Order: sequence, then C-alpha cells, then structure tokens
Amino acid sequence: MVDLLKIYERLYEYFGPQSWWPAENDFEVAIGAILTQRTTWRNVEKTLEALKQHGVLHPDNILDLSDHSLSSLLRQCGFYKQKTRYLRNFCETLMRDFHGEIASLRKMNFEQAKNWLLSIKGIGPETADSILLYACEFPTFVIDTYTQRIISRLEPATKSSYSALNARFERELPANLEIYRQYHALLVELGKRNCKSQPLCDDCPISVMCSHILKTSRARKEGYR
DNA sequence: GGCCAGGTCAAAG
DNA sequence: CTTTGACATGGC
Repeated sequence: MVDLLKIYERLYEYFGPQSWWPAENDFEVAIGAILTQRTTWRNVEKTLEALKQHGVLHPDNILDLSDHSLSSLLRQCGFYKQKTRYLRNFCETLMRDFHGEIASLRKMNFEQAKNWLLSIKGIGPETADSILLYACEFPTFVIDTYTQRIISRLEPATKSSYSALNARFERELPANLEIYRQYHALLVELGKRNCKSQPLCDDCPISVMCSHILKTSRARKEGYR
C-alpha cells in the first residue's frame, strides 16, 4: 500500500498550493461542479462567464430562463441538454428547500447534506462531495477519474470504486479541510499532466517525481493546519 | 481525424 | 452489485 500522506507531500512540494475552487461564491462553485462533469474546466469558465454576462448566476434567474435560452448558454461545455435539466433540478430543489441558499447546507450534518444533494438528478457522488468540500466546508474527500487512475497504477490490485477510495483517503489522512481541498486539486493537476498510457510514468513530463513519489519526502508542515 | 475532458443516469447482465 | 451506452462541444 502506498503512503497517501507522503504522496500528498510530494505533490505539494512539486506543484505548490492550488487555488481551488475558483469562484465568487458558493452557488458558483455548485454550478461549476455540475457543468464540469466530463468537461474541461476551460469550457466551464466560458459558460460561467456567459451566465454572468446575462446576469443569471442565481437560482431564481436561472429558473426564469426558458429551456431554449438556458441550453444555448450551456452549449459550449458539452452535454448541454442534459446539463440544462441537471441545473434546473438543482435550482428548483434549492429554492424549494432552502430559498436558494446553499449556506443552509452547512447547518445540517454531513450525512443529511450529502443525501440531500444525491437526491437531485444530475448530482452523483463526486459532484456532491465537490460541493460539500469546496462550497460548504465539509471535510469529505473527492474522488475523480484521475484519482482512480493514479491509484490503480500505483496499486493495480486495489479496488478503486468511489466509496472504497473515499473511505481509504479519509482513513489515512488527517480529517482536515485544507488538506482535502489541496490534495484533490493536486491529483487533478498530476492527472492532467501525466501521460494517458500505462503505467505511471516513465515518459511523462514529471517522470522524475512519479518514480520517486514514494521516496524521499521531506516533512512539510506548512499548509496543513 | 482520433482521443479525451475535474460524471451521471437508466438499463442490463 | 458491476458494466455499458448515451449524452456533445472544444482543444490538441
């Protein structure tokens, strides 16, 4: 078994602190989490910008749009008809239950908040955890395809289902909001740069770090808190 | 032109 | 409970 904390330290040393989640407020975090499903953040940014320019970065305003107007605003980020439904589902439920205030989720316990999110069609485990971690300050570890890919290369035998990996990261790491936020962002950064082919790593741009990822880790306390 | 991107859902096996 | 196909545009 690889040492997950050690990997975190190596990634942090190599890439430095990441500024996630880029957004002006918790609602924008949540919208971005839905829009970025299987989509580059680049395209999501353009879509978020379009929504802002139309002054509809708020659940009320989004619900006022016709299906046609909303989906034309979402076109650039792909799966736009599906995401039109997902976004509507989310905004409707958010208005119905919390008057559009995501901050209300913080007053619930973690289980309740996550179940509330998962009950919305269009929000699965990763999107839910992303919202909980980056918009609501719950220390829950987000597992994405990069994380699954990286772990399965380091440990080909490990079961990499969402819940198994999420449980493992949370078991082996200190339950710390800032570490969870940084670590997930760092894994995405590694995943984006790493070569797509098997295995980790050899000819990818950061092969030196990959081959030494489990060794020589200087203790690095800053950024933990 | 081919492959992939910060997943989710519904339908099958 | 795990696997498969659909969903769609944009970048390299």
